[in-house]
Amino acid sequence: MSISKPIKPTESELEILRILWDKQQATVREVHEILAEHKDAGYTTTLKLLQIMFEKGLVNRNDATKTHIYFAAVSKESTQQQFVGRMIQNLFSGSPTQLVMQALGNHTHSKEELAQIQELLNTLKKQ
Amino acid sequence: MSISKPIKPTESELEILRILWDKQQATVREVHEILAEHKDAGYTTTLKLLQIMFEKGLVNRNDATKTHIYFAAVSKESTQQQFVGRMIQNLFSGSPTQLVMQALGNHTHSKEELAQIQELLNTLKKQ
DNA sequence: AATTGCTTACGAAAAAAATCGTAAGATGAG
DNA sequence: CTCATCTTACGATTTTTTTCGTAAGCAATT
Repeated sequence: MSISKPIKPTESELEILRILWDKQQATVREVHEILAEHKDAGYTTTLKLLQIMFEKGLVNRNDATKTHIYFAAVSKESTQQQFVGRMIQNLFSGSPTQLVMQALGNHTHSKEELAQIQELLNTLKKQ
Repeated sequence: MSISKPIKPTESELEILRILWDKQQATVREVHEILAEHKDAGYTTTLKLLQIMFEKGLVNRNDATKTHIYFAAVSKESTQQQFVGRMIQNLFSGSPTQLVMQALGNHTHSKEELAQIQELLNTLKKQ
């Protein structure tokens, strides 16, 4: 089996993936309705986008029914990893630590969240 | 004074900004030469890109001399912040903590770097 | 002064991404 | 059955981004 290099979703594709990750699955109309809350574009635009994403392998669909049902074909985790890695290269001179410092220091985290981070940090230090 | 919404550099523009941040300043040729190590595009392509970036206000230039000298007009820090913020929204459901966990857990950090993160974490916990 | 080599400016082409219009088929209500 | 509505498919247009070709100016060398 060949490991095909991951397709990089565009900005709009990412918006759609977000919806699918959240809802697990959705019809074009459902995706469109959610999209339309913040953005304004026609129904066929959303449809076309989903069709293109299908061709690229970013989503799958069940077309047994007339109204097709779409779901993400790439995981949220791997996509996060892909983008975080790219960002580390592009903006943080390849240093993951710098990104951590930035995300940690320039954004707010609750007490619980800080504890959660501490826990992970402890695990890492023991290695 | 109005706070104009920050211009989002495109992928190629980011590559150039990286070079300018690193060298402080550079001529078109210098930028192009560095770019050409990894990418292959003509000299005028780089020139045009810098000219567009100048119009957008992403870079400034000194054109007192015939050979113009360019330097970044946006800081590395603010650009990092812009992109990290966008990524948190787009991919981490608005949770900075999730991004920290991802960048911390899925990438390697040296002992010293972990200590550095611990230090920042301590500061945050005291607040 | 002419040639060579480097520079900028700038329009335009090429490529990539996003948007939309229209046709055609299915479904359900009247 | 017929009409209205909703669906997909798909070509085409528009917009954005990237790339390049060409002209013109300047300076050093011959």
